Amino acid sequence: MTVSKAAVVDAAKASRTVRKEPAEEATETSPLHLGELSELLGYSLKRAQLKVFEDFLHCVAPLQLTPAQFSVLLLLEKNPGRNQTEIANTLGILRPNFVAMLDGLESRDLCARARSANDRRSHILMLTDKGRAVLARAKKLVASKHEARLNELLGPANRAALLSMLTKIAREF
Amino acid sequence: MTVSKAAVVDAAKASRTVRKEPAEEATETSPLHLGELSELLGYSLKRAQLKVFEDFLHCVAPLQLTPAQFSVLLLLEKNPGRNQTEIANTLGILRPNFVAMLDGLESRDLCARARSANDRRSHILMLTDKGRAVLARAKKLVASKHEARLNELLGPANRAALLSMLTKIAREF
DNA sequence: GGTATTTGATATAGTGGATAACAATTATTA
DNA sequence: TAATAATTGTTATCCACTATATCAAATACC
Repeated sequence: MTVSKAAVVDAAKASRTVRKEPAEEATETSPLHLGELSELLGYSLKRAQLKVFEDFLHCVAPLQLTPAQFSVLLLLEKNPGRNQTEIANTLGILRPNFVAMLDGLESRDLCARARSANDRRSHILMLTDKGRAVLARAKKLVASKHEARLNELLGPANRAALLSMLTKIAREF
Repeated sequence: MTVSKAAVVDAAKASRTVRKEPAEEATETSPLHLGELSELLGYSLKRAQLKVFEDFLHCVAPLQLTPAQFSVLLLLEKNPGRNQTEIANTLGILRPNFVAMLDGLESRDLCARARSANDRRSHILMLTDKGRAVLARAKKLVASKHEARLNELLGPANRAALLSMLTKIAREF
């Protein structure tokens, strides 16, 4: 009955797990007016992004992969033999921060560093067999649970239009 | 206020300020294949959000307002007399983290805390005159520089459709 | 051969987000 | 009414992510 506006997270959880804890009342005050906030593209963009990432984490939880880690694995699969700088750059990750990230993936035996024959400074990156297997499972989870849910909410045409505009902003803005 | 110099940032600057620094060469290797990354909605969502926030920062830089601060001022304007918990909750900010944020705004005399008469625990929040003035100027900058640029890139109809879908995801996903 | 650049790495700092706990105050209820 | 629970603002603290400077090793450039 009481619409809990307390936490966005709770609303999300409730949407897939109906729970009826009476303690979740949260003093019923009149809802606030967003005003021009609802016309601010950046605001909706941020809120939507948090929701999507949260759902991604949830869907791929059994594999313990973050969106960033998933993007690295995807990139390694399609671009074998690249070094850390190249992978990090195309993902917008700074090289210093990419080191710890790779350490994590490598310690889980999902990818491996190998010294390049041409340039002994750089590390060639590649997926391990386990990395390929985990990535394959992750793809299935993302497609069947995560993206499918977005498709259901927006419809295929709208989803495509949304993706197109977001890509345009990301590239040309 | 730190105008970062990451790769993404440089690309953005280049899009509005054509510069020809020969040092910006960056070893010309063949571009990497994004693969299914370009079909991942969350990925484009995140990259687009970073771009939009970056441009917001740039457009409203003379007023030294972050997107989060701007959203607080907007909310205070449309909802005078609310307390910290209410404002923080509707913005998805946790109360502990909202304290320092308010400290910053209050120290700049953009808003003020006042003890409530009914409930002496809570602080009633309101814009100061300076806060109203700064907000008015910020709105003009955002509309004329930031949102106008998005409109120019997408077109009014597409922009409206994008906002609609993002809002839907933020609320219903 | 000497200088500059690149690569991976380390250290470090800043920021945003999250939880636990606390005093003061208010609400509940026994 | 007295005792207990809940709420508010706050502090402290932790974690994740981001950003910069710097380094040694290796390579590229004159």
